[in-house]
Amino acid sequence: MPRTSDKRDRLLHAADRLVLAQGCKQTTLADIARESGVPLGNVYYYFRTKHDICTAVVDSRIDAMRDVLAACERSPDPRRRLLCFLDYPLGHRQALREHGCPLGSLASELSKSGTLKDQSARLVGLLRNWAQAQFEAMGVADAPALALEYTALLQGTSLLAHTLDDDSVVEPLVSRLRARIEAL
Amino acid sequence: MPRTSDKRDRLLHAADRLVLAQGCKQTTLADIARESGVPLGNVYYYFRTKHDICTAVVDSRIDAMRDVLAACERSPDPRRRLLCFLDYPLGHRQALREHGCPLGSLASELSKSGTLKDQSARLVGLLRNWAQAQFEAMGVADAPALALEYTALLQGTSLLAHTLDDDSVVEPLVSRLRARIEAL
DNA sequence: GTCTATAGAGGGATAGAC
DNA sequence: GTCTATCCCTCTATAGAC
Repeated sequence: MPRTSDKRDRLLHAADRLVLAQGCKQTTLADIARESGVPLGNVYYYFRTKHDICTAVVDSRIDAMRDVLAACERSPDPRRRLLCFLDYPLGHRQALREHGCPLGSLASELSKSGTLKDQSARLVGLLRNWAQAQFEAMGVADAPALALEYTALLQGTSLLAHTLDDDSVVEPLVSRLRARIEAL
Repeated sequence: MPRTSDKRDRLLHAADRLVLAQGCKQTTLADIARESGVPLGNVYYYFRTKHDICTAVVDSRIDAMRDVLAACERSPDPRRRLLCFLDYPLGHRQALREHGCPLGSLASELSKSGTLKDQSARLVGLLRNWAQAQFEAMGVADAPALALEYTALLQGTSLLAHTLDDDSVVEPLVSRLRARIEAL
C-alpha cells in the first residue's frame, strides 16, 4: 500500500472532486475509478476500503486549508491575518455556491455517517482553532466567542450560498464581518 | 394514495426522525418500515417512491418551522419577534448538537442530491425571508443584509454545535446575536 | 387495504490470471 | 503491480395472494 504514487494521487484527486460535488455517500468507487482512469479492481491496491478513501479526502482537505491559513500567517498582525483569510470565501464564492465549503459541507455530511463521524470535528475545528489563536494574539477579551462567531458566520455564509444556489449572498456577509473585525 | 391516515402519519413521523438522525440517503425504506411498524411492501401504498417520502419530510419540516415562526409573530414588535425566535436554538441546543438544524442540515444534504436539489432552497429560504420581513418592519436600513447575517449565524451555530459535537457553543453565539439586535 | 415474497439494479469488495 | 470477472449484499420497487 504505497502512501504516494501517480495513480494514488489521481485516485485521491478524483475522489476529492467527486466528493465535493456529490458527497461521500453518493460517490461510488466506480465513479472514482472512471474519473481517474484507474480500473475499478485496481483501486483496492491503493486504498483498502472506501472508508480509507474518505479519510484520505478529509486529510487532503485539511492540508489544503492549512496551506491557505499559512499564507495568511505571513502577515505579522493577527487582525490582518483574520482579514486576509476573508479573501478566500470572497474569491471562491462561485465555488461556494456550487459545492459549499470544502470543510463545512463535508463535515456536515460526515457528522451523520456513523463510521466517519469523528472526522467531522477535525475539519471545522481547524478553522475555529486558528481563528481563536488570532483573536488571542490580538489580546481582545472573549477571544473564544469571537472565534466561534467568525467561524459560524463563514460556515453559515457557505451554507446559504450553496443551498440557496446564490453567490450574491457572500459579499454582503463577508463585508459586514470584515467591518466588525476592523472595528475591534 | 390517501393524503392523511394513521399509517401514513406513522411512516412520515418515522421518516422524519430517521432522516434527522441519519440523513436521507442513509435512511432506507426498511428502516422507516421497521421504525413505524408498517410492513415494507405496504409503504408503497402511502408513498409511491422514496423521493416522495423525502419531499414529504421537507414539507413537514417547513410546516413545523412555520408554526415556530407563527408563535413568535404573536408579538407586535418585529424586534421582539427576532429575539423570540432565538429561544428556539437556545432551548434545543442538545438536539442541535445531536442532529444539527432540522432545516439546514437537511438542506445541506439535499443540495448535493441531484433529484432533490430544488427542495433545498425552500428550507433555508423560509427563515431568511421571515427574518427579512422582520427587519423591514423595523424600518432599518440594509434589512436584506441583516436578514442574511441573522440566518447565516444561526445556521453556522447549528453546524458548529453538530460537527463539533458540543452544545456549549450555542449560548455565546446566540447571546452575541441577541445583543446586536437589541442594539439596533 | 394489507402483506409476503421476490425481482432487479447498484455498489463494495475479492479472486486470481497476467 | 495491474486488471477482468464476479461474488454477495443491500436497497428500491413490484407482483400478486389474501
